[in-house]
Formats: sequence, structure tokens, C-alpha cells
Amino acid sequence: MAGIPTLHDVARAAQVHPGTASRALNEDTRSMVSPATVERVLAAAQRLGYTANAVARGLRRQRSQTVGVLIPDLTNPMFAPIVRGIEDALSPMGFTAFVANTDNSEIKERRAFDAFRARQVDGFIFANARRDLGVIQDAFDLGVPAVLANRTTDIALFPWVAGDDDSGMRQIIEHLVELGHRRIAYIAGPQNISAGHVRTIAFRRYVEENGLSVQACPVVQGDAFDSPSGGAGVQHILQHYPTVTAIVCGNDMIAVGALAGLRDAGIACPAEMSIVGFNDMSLARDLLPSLTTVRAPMHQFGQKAAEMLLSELANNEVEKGVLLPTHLVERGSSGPAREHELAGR
Amino acid sequence: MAGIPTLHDVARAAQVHPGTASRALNEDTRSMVSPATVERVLAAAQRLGYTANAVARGLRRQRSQTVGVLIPDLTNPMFAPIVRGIEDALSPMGFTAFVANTDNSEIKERRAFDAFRARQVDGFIFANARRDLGVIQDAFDLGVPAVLANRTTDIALFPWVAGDDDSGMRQIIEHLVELGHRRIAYIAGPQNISAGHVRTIAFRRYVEENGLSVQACPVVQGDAFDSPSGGAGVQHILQHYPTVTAIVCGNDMIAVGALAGLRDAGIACPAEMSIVGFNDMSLARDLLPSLTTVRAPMHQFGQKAAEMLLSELANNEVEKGVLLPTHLVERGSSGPAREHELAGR
DNA sequence: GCGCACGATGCAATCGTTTGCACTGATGGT
DNA sequence: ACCATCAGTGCAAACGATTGCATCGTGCGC
Repeated sequence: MAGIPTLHDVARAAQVHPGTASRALNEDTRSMVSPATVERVLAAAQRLGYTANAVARGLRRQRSQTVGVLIPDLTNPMFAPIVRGIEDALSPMGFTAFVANTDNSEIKERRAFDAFRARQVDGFIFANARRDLGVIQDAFDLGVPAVLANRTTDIALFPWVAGDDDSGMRQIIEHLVELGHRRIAYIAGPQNISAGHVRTIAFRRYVEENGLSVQACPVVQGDAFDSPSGGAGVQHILQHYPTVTAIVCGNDMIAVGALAGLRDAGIACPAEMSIVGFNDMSLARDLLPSLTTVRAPMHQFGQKAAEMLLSELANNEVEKGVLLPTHLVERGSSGPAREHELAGR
Repeated sequence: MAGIPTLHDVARAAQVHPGTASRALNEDTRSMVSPATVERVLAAAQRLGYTANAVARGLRRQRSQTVGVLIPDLTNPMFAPIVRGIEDALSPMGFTAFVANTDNSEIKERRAFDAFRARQVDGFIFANARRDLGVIQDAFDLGVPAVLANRTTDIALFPWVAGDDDSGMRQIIEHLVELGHRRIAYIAGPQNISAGHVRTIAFRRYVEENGLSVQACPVVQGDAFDSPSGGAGVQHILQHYPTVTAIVCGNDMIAVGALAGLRDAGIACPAEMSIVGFNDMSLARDLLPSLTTVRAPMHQFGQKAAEMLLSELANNEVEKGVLLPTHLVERGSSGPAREHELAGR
């Protein structure tokens, strides 16, 4: 009486057996039940305000209609759109997501993985960033369905969706070359992070392909994908590579720090130094100068990854990997190379 | 054999009854089992890699160790820290969160509410922003445990945790008055949003308490808590209230738009116009000029709200409401009132 | 008019844990 | 020496849904 109505209550109200009520309520078994009974059951359910207990259903059906999402940090404007995309794709299909922040720590990652497995998630979306496999290997060994979002692995254990960082970097370099830059530095993110690794390789590649001097285009290693690393990187570049006229940053947060570093050093951007970011995070356009960057469709990463996972859960064939296009967004932080390097410094 | 080991498997391996195994595995029933048996069961569980099925346990125990979180938009740098705080508080206690974005839509809100109830969440954290009650009333009527984060309701149905917006606004006005401003405009967020309402009232109050002319301190209504509203607000203010020397913004996103609007209008900030935001979102310090704003401890909102909910779920007494302190962060976007208003325009 | 098929429903097992209760020895007090 | 107590364990019923199988009429074909 009191409390949440159960299937039994509905069945009793409709004068049928719980089994019949279940079939009447369920879309794809409804045809087994006579129309009159269906109507009676539906009415009773309506009247009592019945909603099926997803936990009980999950137990019996052995599928919980939930997925686990591992992401470095929800708070990072870079990543939030991914989980938004995931939820936008999941919720219309009756799925919901468990989200955990890994902070790139294997401990946290594993803890979340175990917690989610205990909760019988139907699959995982790994948007965690560390380049080594960690729980991804475990998931593979255990045969747990999963999809990678915003990353790949060296050996492709799972379907993945990621941005075309290689093309993005090509566009950046070509853009800068076109503006007359010949000495371009790169502030790289950590190489143990998937994106950090890929982008550094691409930077080197396109520096070379565009006939730039590799010596004149140094790669400065940042500690993290954050703004302090950008500040430190700029300082290092100004000190050791004073002839550089443009700085490419491993991502937008690094670029934020780089812009601040330039201001601290009294160097005008883009007049004296161009800065380019990567990702086009929210607010990138609102910085001053507004940030030239490569737009990576983070929301789509999440959405597509979720769709692929659902498709896999439905036993449909699924692509081995999806590379979403990236494109350069030219804004205020990049401009023509200054004519007289070193002038006035 | 194949598949995930169950309690039965552990029991069989340890040569005990599943009931005994359950008691041995569970911290607070362990004392009912002889030490020797406990050890045997633990060893078996270890060996088989057993983890309890949280779904089955949830069904039996009638508590899922999950909570539902309703938030306007994960993607908004304003809100992400709240859910981060929630998860940081929940996960050490073995709880996990379901998160849904409401986009301030009652439809989405209700859909998520129902979905989470079906999943037998133990309680809710409402960080959704609409001022009317919506699902909060439903939760109350149904007797579902809940806590409000980053908001209150007119009638206090649930415990809440929020920032001291009133004090924050006082600090803003005092700061501006101290800088010599006497004609201060306010670009308000929507009044049907909890924060929008509270802050507008506080603005009016402290304008008055500081002896400013209410006529000289107009409130301009924004459509949303976003940057376009800030741009539109600035335009409106410049046109209709040209003597204003400082603009307070309903939140930082509005301030972002306001800063851009000033740039478009060729008005220097802070030299000709001061701008103050609200919330101190991430990147607020990285704007140019860096944004003077009120720091609201969003992460703490989430954390505290989660703690209160857990406390309530454990049947402990819980505060009726918690008001966390806010404080002004003086940065570059606010400065002395210009001497000669209208000069040169 | 008989049998077969089939539509509609009931029955009961099952998913994996937890937990109140019953049972069994052994202990200890008198 | 006997009974009460108690620690330790087994038993089985839940929790709330789903689903293979059995059952029961009824209608149809021959």
C-alpha cells in the first residue's frame, strides 16, 4: 500500500498474473497479451504511478542499462563536453552514465573501474588519457565492452573515436608558415598522455614537411596540460630560443599560460609572438587576444563513442575507429611573423 | 566456472553456506563468524577475484548506494566544480553519482528525475537552478531524501548549501564605492533562476545601503546567464545609461560578454568602465583584463551537499542549511571611477 | 464431431545477496 | 548432572522483475 508500487500491485489491480502484467508493460512482449488485458494493465500502471524497478530488472536481465565513464577531470573545460556528449547520446536510449574523474592516476582509475564493474555497468567509455593501458587492458582481458573517446591506444584493443590531431597540427604549421613564421616552438604536453604523444610527433613531422629547420623549431616539454606549464614553457623559450616567432601549444590551457607568460615578459601577442592552442575549449575565443586554435569536436567525441558502445551492446557491427575532422580556427593570437627579430630586446 | 564469480562460488570454494560467506565478507556481520571461517572465506574470495554484485545487493538491501544529481549544464565552467565536489565526497564512501543536465528545462529535469528514481537512487542532490520547485516538490511529496546545492527554495523543503551571495554583493558594491563609483549598473541573470533572483535583491539592497541613487543604478535584465546577455546588457547600458561607470554582472559568463561588448564599443576597461563578475569560475583570472569577481566555493558546495545527503541517509541529524562564505577577488577589471564622465563620447 | 494448433494466461524458477530464524554443540552455572 | 545460554552455521525467504514452460480454452480444418 504505502511505498512505491511494484509489478505485483499493478497485476493485482488489473486482476492478472504478474507475468502477464510484465509482458503487457514491455513493448516487445506486448503482442503476447490480448489487447483488452494490455489496456487494463496499462491503466492500472498509470493509475498507481508505476515505474519498473530498474535494479530488479537489471538483476534478472543481466544488463543494467548503465555505462561507466572514466575521464581525467570534469572540471577541465577541455573534457566536460565529452561527458556531455556521452549523456546526450545515452539518455534518449534509456541509458545513464556513471562518471569518475581519474586525475590521470592509475589508482583512482582502477578504483572507479572496480566500483563500476560491481555496479554491473554494461560497458565502459574510456576518456582517460594516460598512454599506458591501465584498466583498459583489464577490460579487454575480462571481455568487457568498451569504447575509447578522445584517445587511442598503440595496439587497438577497443573501438575508438578521436580527433584528427595530425591534420590539426598540419593546419597549424601551414597557417604559421603562411604568416611567414620559420622558427616555431612547441610547448608539448606530457608524453605519457595520449594526446601529448600524438601531437608532438605531428609537430615534428610537419615542421620537417614544411621545410623548416628542425633546430630552429624546438620542442619544449611541459609538465602537464595546464597553464603553469605554458608559463614555464614560454619562459624557457624566451631564454633559450630567442629567435622563435611563434609558439604552438599542446592544448588551450597551455596556451592560456603562454599568453600570460608573454604578458609578464612584456612581449606583445600577436605582434611580436604568435600563439596557437589546441582543442578550442570554451572561452578560448574570449581570451585576449582571442586564441587561434584547432577545433576538436569534443562533444561529438562523446556522442559518437556512446553511440558506438550502444551499437556494440546491441551486437551490431561497429567501426574499428573513427577519426573526426579538426579544423583551424584563426583568431587574434596569431599574426604575421615580426620582421626584425630580436629588435629591441 | 566461466563468468564473474558469485557469492555461491566463493561459498563453495570455502566450503561454507552462502549465508555464512556473506556474513564473513561483510564488515559488520563478520563478528558473527568464527575467525577461522572468515579467513577461509576471505581467501577464497581473494583467489576467485570476487566482488559483490552491487545490483543484487541493492535489490535486497533496498539501497543502491547511488545518488542522482541534477545540474543545469556540466559544460558550463560555473557548474562543473559542483559535481566534482559531489563525486569527491561520494566515492570514498562507496557511493556513486548519476548526473543529468537539465538545461533549465522542466521536461529534461523530470525525465532525469524519473530515470534516477527507477534506478533506485538513495537520494538526490538538486543543483538545478530554476526558482520554481519542479521536481523538488515531487521529491518532497514522495519523501525522497535530497539536498540542494548552490541554491535555495522560498520554502525550505530540503537542507541546502549555498554561497553567501548577499555578502558577496555587499563586498562588490563596497569595493566599487570605495573606488569612487556612484553610478553602478547591474546586468542581472534571469529572475526565474535562483541565483538571479537573490543577487538582484542584494544589488538593490546594497546600492541603497551605500547611499547611492537608485535611479543612477539601473538593473538591466539579461535573458540568460551567458555571454551574449552580457554583450546585450552592455549595449543597453551604454545607450540608455551613459553616465554609468561600473557594471556588476550576474555571473562571470555575463561578465565575459560585457568585457567583449566594451571592447566592441571601444571603451577601455577598467580605465573607462569597471566590470565585476560573480562566481570566480575557472579562467576568470585569465581573461584580459583579469576579472574582478566574487569567489564562490563551488567545489565545496558539491562536497558539503554530498556530505549532508550521506549524513541524512545514515539517519543523522543534518543542518537545515549551510551558507558558505564568499569573498571578493580584486583583479584587473575594476578600477577607480573615471573623473570626467561622458568625456570624449 | 474429433483433433490439432494456437492465442492467452498462469506458474515458478531465476538473477545474486542479505538476513531472520532454526538448529546444533558446547560451555558454564548451579 | 541438567538446563540455559550462546557462538557458529545452515536454511530459506525475501527483494522485484523477466521468461521458459505448462495449461487451458477456443476455433478451425478435415
